Amino acid sequence: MQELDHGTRQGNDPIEREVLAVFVDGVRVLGLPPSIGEIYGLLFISQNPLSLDDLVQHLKISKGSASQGLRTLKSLGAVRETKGNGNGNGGAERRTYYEPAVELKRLVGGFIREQIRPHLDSGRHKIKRLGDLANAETDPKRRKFLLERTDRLDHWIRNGGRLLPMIQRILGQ
Amino acid sequence: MQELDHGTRQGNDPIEREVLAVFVDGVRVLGLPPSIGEIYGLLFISQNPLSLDDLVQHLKISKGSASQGLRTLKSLGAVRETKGNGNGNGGAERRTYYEPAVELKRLVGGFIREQIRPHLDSGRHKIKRLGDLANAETDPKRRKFLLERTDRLDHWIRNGGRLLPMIQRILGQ
DNA sequence: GTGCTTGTTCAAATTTTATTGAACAAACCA
DNA sequence: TGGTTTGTTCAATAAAATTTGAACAAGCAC
Repeated sequence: MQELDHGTRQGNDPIEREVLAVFVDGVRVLGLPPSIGEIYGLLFISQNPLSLDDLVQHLKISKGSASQGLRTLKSLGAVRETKGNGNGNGGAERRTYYEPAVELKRLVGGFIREQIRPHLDSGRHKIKRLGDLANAETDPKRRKFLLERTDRLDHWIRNGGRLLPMIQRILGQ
Repeated sequence: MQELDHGTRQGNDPIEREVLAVFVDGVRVLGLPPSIGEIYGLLFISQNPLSLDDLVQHLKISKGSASQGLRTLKSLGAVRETKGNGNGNGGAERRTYYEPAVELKRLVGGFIREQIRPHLDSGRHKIKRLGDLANAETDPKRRKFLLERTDRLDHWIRNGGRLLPMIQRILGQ
């Protein structure tokens, strides 16, 4: 026991530190937790797929955190699973290994699908209900104003909806 | 004293409730705190500009919260100030009133300028440093791999940079 | 000057979100 | 069957972000 490799932990490789910082910052902008940035970042600079346990040991995060982080990344299409001998040693393995999806198109597509679309959709519904409420307003001046504003919201959502496919197309090159 | 208007508080107008919900959700997607969504939402359905104190009383948030929220909204170009008689009663006023900017173009522009660009810029710097580190790697295989990945990050950032003006152009109509 | 109004700042309190860690499930093998 | 490995779930804890509230500043009138 006691063979803690104090020489190869997380923060000791400057490249790794830098990459993790990039991705922790990156996912923060997207509203995702730091652990997800760390996981993706470590996969991103690993030449071989890593197992859940590799992530736990190397990043010193809990198994729970790694598991949940990987789930999110999978749902975003940002990591792929490779069952079996992912460590390249040729032996039969039943453990799951993970590698990053590095195509921007795919990453953006997943993010839009999982994080943007649902909000646009629920927004559409809320705005529809809002239109009904505005129509029920009795004071004509007030009603006119509210309908104008509701209409504007509706345009926003429509524009957003039109924009997303364009973004995907542009990044899809 | 004691003239608390229990009949006209925040949650009692269904339209107001709905609009606030829309904006609280909306700003959450953008990574902004709920109070900001509430403030903008209330301004959005108000036919006259509101003072800081109007916001405090109506939303039942603290003066501090309202002040900070307005500062953020101003920095995003999402609210305009109108000094003086903004309440429409014609009297000379020295209080500041606020009204929402409702042009999508302006809102998106402000958000990009304040929240996206800075991250892209700092990302660019980090990635540049990363390229230097990768170049210093001694193992040729490893160096090749790291340079590939760094290059990919660089492309991501470039694509992002190209995308933003397009988004603004599309929403600018 | 004092007193009143409007608004800002920031440390403390609160609320929300992320992470942990232990219990659990599932798959495999002997 | 029992034992081992791999991974998930979720309540409790830790950490981070937001909100509060009181002190403070600045402007104005008297």
